[in-house]
Amino acid sequence: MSITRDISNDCSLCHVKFNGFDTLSEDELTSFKKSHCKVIYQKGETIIKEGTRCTSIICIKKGFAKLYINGLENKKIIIKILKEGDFIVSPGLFTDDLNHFSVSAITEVDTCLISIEAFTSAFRNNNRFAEQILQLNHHITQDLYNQLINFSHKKMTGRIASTIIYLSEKIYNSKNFHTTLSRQDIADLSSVSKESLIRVLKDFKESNIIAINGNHIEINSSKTLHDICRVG
Amino acid sequence: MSITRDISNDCSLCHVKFNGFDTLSEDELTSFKKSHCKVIYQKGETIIKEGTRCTSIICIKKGFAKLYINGLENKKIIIKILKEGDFIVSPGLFTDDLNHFSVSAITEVDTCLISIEAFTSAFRNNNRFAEQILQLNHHITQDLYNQLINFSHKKMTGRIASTIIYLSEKIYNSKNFHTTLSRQDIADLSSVSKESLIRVLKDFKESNIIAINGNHIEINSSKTLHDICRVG
DNA sequence: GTTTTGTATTGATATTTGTCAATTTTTGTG
DNA sequence: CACAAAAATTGACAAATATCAATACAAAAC
Repeated sequence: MSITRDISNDCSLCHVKFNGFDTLSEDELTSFKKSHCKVIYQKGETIIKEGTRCTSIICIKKGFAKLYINGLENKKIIIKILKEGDFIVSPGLFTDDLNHFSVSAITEVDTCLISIEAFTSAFRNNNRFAEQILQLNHHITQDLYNQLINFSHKKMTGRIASTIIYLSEKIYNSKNFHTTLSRQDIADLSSVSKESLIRVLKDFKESNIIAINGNHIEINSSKTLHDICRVG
Repeated sequence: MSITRDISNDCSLCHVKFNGFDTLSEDELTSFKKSHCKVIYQKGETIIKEGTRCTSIICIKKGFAKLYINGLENKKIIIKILKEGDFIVSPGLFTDDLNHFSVSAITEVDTCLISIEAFTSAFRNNNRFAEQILQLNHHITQDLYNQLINFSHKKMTGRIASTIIYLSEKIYNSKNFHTTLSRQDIADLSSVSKESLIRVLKDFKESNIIAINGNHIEINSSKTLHDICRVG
């Protein structure tokens, strides 16, 4: 999942970190390019709304978005943060054609939408591509298993440590990052209440594990954070 | 996912509730049959061990098994109960070739093991089959989303009500069933401690929502149970 | 620049849930 | 059958966590 490839001539930023695109034939690429449309979303805008019909595969070309599901009492669970190079296939594909999650922009987001038809056709006619898609799905399943363990076996501190590590290592690639996620968002990633999140962050700060100032977070002791995360 | 089909001549019970098998060509079916082997597991035996290499696709021909992941401190999360007609593809396929969950028999279980090679070959050469596999995966993802909501937004009573409904409606197909799951197993399905599970079951019994006697459970008020499940 | 609105923070408190220890019941085995 | 081992149950208690209300702060609108 590291090789990138342009799937469009007229939008040079359309890189997607997905090996699968390398398997596409010229014809398939052309059909992707033909079907594609380039859309920019502003911070806060909804890109995908849970419950609507899924009509496109979405590639994130630039910016960050949150992928979340609506749970009980208007509460949300943020499953993951999407960033440049991410590629979203709704689990409604080949099932009920519905979107099972929402996606909304947490910065300005440039996207590239590819029609389900072009995608489906590539999936059906190109077995290497299909294999890559199944691989992607299997990674998603593995991530969800880890999420289940996080949520059911770890205490708040462990879940929050896990979220901070995720943001640092997987999303912002730095021990020192600025985030556009609100405290509520970070809480929704960690499955805790906003108030509890704030208290735990304060603890981490007072123990010098992290430094936090508004939306700027710096990890001082990565090891301690990993320990908290591992033990729960 | 309702049509069944024999994938073997010499084991007439080998039915799998999976449309995908209908898409197999005669050649593909033959190769499945050639590669397959029929194995019977006793109650308590491990069918798949998390962390081992995945070498087969497993079909459950008869009996019940639990599919679970190992979490922290020797605790487990039971993801689902498998029964006749179920069909298990490890998420290690096309990724790291490892099993990411364990499966163990909770009754005597008859299985039919199909080699990864035969399966992979069918996946690559038969796009209708590949589509059905992706569909299956998307259903699994949807189930995991629901599991996340259960675990993070519902209280014990809601999670346990959900488990009882699952066992009644999806596994045993009766409001009145005998289970071979232990109390610990039911707790691991619901993400609660064994003691808490017992207390909640007692509450449900005293409120006349269910009748429970050892491993025999009868649902008296399905509606109440669904209400508890929905509200959380 | 002030008002308004939404977000962040803090403290007090109640609820939920797990843990530990003791006891009973069931199951398996010689 | 009798014993041992495992599983189920109960009660008391402690830990974890959410909720509510009040306040502080920051960003956006006028």
